[in-house]
Amino acid sequence: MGTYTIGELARAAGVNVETVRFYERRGLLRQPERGDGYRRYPESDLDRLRFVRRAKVLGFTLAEITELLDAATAGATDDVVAAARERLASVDVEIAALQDQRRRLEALADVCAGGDDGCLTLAVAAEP
Amino acid sequence: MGTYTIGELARAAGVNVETVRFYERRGLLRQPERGDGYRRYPESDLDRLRFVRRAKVLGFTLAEITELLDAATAGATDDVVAAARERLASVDVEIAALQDQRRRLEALADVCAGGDDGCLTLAVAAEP
DNA sequence: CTTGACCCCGGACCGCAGTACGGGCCGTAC
DNA sequence: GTACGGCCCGTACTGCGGTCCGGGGTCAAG
Repeated sequence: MGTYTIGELARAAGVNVETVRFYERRGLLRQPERGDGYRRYPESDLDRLRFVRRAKVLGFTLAEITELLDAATAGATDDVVAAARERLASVDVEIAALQDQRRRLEALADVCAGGDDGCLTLAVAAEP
Repeated sequence: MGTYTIGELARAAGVNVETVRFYERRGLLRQPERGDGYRRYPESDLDRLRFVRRAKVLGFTLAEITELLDAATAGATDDVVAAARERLASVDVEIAALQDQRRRLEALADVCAGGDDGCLTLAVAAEP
């Protein structure tokens, strides 16, 4: 009760068993107890694993998640907030880059649709 | 005149010499003539290389660029336009994903700043 | 005559986040 | 008894786009 085999843990978190082992190697999950040689995870490890997956959805890298986990288990709310704001800033940068790409692609499609020869070199005049 | 060594070509296009060789292996650049064993690139290969770099800026993968090059050298403007529109569509998907991340991050930062305990699990109530 | 700047090559390595592979153990159900 | 599912392990491979490494050749300047 309240403890999971690796397969159960993986299923509960919606990840692959291999992923759990991989996270363990990476230090994202601690070595669980092993009575009979098999890993036995307490509920808290499921929470931890879910934390990792949620952080992934937010776009954090595994390296960042490692720090985030340390902060969260230490109750350092401030550090979590700081990390979130930092990530927010880089998301904004990424969005801006994609919007620039988008703009260029539209310009290209427009020019090309007009039968312009610049199309074949992907050269599009810069916006004024 | 009008021909470049690999180093000159690389410099002219703003890439690494290794990158030129890598592109050659990938088939993005054709095998140039070699009088004395050294690669000798005509102007057209500089154009080609620049095309590749511009396509990269637009977010195309090297595999896509390979096709794009074929289309462009064949004068198939339509295919180029189609590729641009396709890429445009996936850029939009990427932007939407990032905006979703952004939204979640903001919600997290807000909740955390309020001293909420959900912060330490990265759990944030879904929007209504 | 050595130093430096080019060039040649094949193959290894980077980061990122897993995924797959091959071999072996254990228990249960058929 | 043997097939199946779950677990164990270490290692290698995936995709992407390069980048670096070690070893070797040629030339001109100092």
